Amino acid sequence: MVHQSSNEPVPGRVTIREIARMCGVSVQTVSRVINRRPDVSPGTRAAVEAAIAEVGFQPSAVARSLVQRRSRTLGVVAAGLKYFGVSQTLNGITEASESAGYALLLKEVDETGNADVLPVIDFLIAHRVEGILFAAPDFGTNLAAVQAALPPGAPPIVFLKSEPSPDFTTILIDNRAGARLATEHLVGLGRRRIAHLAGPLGWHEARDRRDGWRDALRDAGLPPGPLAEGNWSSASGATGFAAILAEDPAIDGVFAGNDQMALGLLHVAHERGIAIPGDVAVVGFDGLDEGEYFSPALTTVRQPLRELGQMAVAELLETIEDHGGRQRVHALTLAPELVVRASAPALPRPASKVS
Amino acid sequence: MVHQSSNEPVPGRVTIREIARMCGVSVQTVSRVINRRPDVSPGTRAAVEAAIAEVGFQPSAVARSLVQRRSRTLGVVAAGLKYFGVSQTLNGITEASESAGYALLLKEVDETGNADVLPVIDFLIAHRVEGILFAAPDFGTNLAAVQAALPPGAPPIVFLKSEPSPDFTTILIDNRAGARLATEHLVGLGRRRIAHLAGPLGWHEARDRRDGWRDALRDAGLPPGPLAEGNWSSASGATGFAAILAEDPAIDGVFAGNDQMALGLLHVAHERGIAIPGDVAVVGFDGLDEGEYFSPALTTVRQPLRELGQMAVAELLETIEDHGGRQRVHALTLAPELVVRASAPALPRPASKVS
DNA sequence: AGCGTTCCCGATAACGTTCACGTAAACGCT
DNA sequence: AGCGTTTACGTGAACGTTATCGGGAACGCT
Repeated sequence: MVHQSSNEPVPGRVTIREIARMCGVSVQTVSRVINRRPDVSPGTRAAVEAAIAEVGFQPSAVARSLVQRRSRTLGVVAAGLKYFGVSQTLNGITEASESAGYALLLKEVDETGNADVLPVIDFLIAHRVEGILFAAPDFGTNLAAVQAALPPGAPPIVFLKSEPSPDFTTILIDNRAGARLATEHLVGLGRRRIAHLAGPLGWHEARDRRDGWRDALRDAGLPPGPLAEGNWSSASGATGFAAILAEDPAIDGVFAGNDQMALGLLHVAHERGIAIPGDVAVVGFDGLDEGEYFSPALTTVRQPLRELGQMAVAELLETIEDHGGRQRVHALTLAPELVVRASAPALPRPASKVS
Repeated sequence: MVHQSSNEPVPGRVTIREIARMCGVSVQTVSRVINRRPDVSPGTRAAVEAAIAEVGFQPSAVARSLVQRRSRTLGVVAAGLKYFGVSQTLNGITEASESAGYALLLKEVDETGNADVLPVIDFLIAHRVEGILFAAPDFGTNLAAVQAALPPGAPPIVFLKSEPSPDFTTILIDNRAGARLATEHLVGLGRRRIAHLAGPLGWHEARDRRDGWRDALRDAGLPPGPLAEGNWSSASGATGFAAILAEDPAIDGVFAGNDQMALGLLHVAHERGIAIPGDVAVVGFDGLDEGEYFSPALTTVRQPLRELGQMAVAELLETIEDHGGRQRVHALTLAPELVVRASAPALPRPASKVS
């Protein structure tokens, strides 16, 4: 019926050969024009360009990839796009790869990290990506398994926000240092019973933040306060804080593993009439813009997430373009930064009422 | 020198021909095994599979795309990945395309929408994507320009969150209805001077929400309250609310264009001792999980953003697979839903103190 | 005039698959 | 025995580019 497409409803796409025929030149000449090569006379160049514009011809990147054995494409495997951190990082990745003229093939994997990611890697290899950005969080031994089982002939790969590895390039934010920053700030405020509202401890990042908190307390000669494990959500922050209070009602400081959990904490504090920072000073982690408008405004540790994505791309491109795609090992670390706001202000022991 | 790669530093990748040679069969047979076609004897199939596994061969999706003239790839053009809405939608998109076996080519464009998106479309066409998901927000006439200038031979395209068009498929959330829901809820609470904290009115979504607010007030026989225009950020919500108060200090309800601006509003209210919802009832828009932990918990309008992404993919795939990629026009609309919480509770005129 | 360059341009062979054929053997049936 | 059908495989020819090589024309120089 309608399928009787004898003439040209979908004209089989216009090809370089068609353009060549239109202009009475060889395909090679058209190819030269497309690739802005110098050895074409101004006249024919103009003619070819006109023909291209007229029919709206776009050279097939697929064919080009095949013959050049270069896809100019990077693979991204991400998990938890809905999280602030991941989407921010992806933002940096798109930006950097865009300006380098690389395309991005995006794969999202199960956020729980249980699904096997090897098929995903295989998929990217099948698509002949020239590098892989592994931005799925690092839970348990999963990532080590990936690294061990990486198929032969895999392109260079950089692991974002995962533990440094002797065999692979990693790039991360120094969560431990960030946690220290946060905790030491609380200590500097004169707080002595400092609890931690941790992220899911299956996550590498959550463990590092906890360790930074513990180390800072140890170095200050303080015992670790109560610890509650959440799942990054505000809801878990609320219940976690309740648990902390149950364990030690006299705490005077909390370091929260991320800003969203800190929000849950603030909510509970508000409900129970606990003054922040009067009774309890609070520091979060992430650096959400919204934190400034929590009540009270949240002191937090800002992560350079966009830069993380950009640097990961830069690292990958350098490997690809300057080192022939030969895997090399770097361990890059970015430093987070403390942002002081009302929930743990600069002055030690402020009055209970916020001015 | 080093280029004298006579043996195999980068072995030029193993190809289907190599597998065929290993097994003493033709390439065609290998191809048949790869594609799980029936007409291969169990014996040779096993042999070929063994060879494939041994060398870790992955058939080139690039070559396959070329010969089949099918890339099994969808293009996504997104803007403002850092926004909750966009990343949530992208989440739905990845999920749906993943399970349909399609790859995703991601392009992010300038969030301000000023950059020309046509080169981006061309890029996707060059990569022979089979469909395009246009998830960049719709500011001003930009989108109409895109639609008008769409190159010939463009694949089917669906516009997410943009105005319905007579020529293109669009899928959106009924912002007007959502805004009505919010405003009518405030009216039902007995509020009479209801202001609106709008998003940037260059955005289609912001305009629709404003219009819904205005219509609901008109239908209720109420005059529109003051309106302030923000930029979706909490900061702009704070300054916008201040402006609204300056214009009419006696307002008793605010409909905010998104939850983040509502947060800024709550912050200002808290600073100035304005009781929420006692003095002013507040409804937001988006349905952030965090809204439940604002102080007070935020009544809001939840958008089915993930579903939006999923449906967009479904629509596109149906066009591709059942209609030969022939562009067809649908205008799909998803309904948002009111989530009642403390900032504008179910009971009319609650006491000023939250229980 | 002879010769080396430079400037344009074309022919042919890849790149790694799949598709449309063809075919030989084995099988079933009358 | 003859003939159609099925099963299992192989043979070219695509797909749409770019790389490599080569060659003729025009130019400059001695």
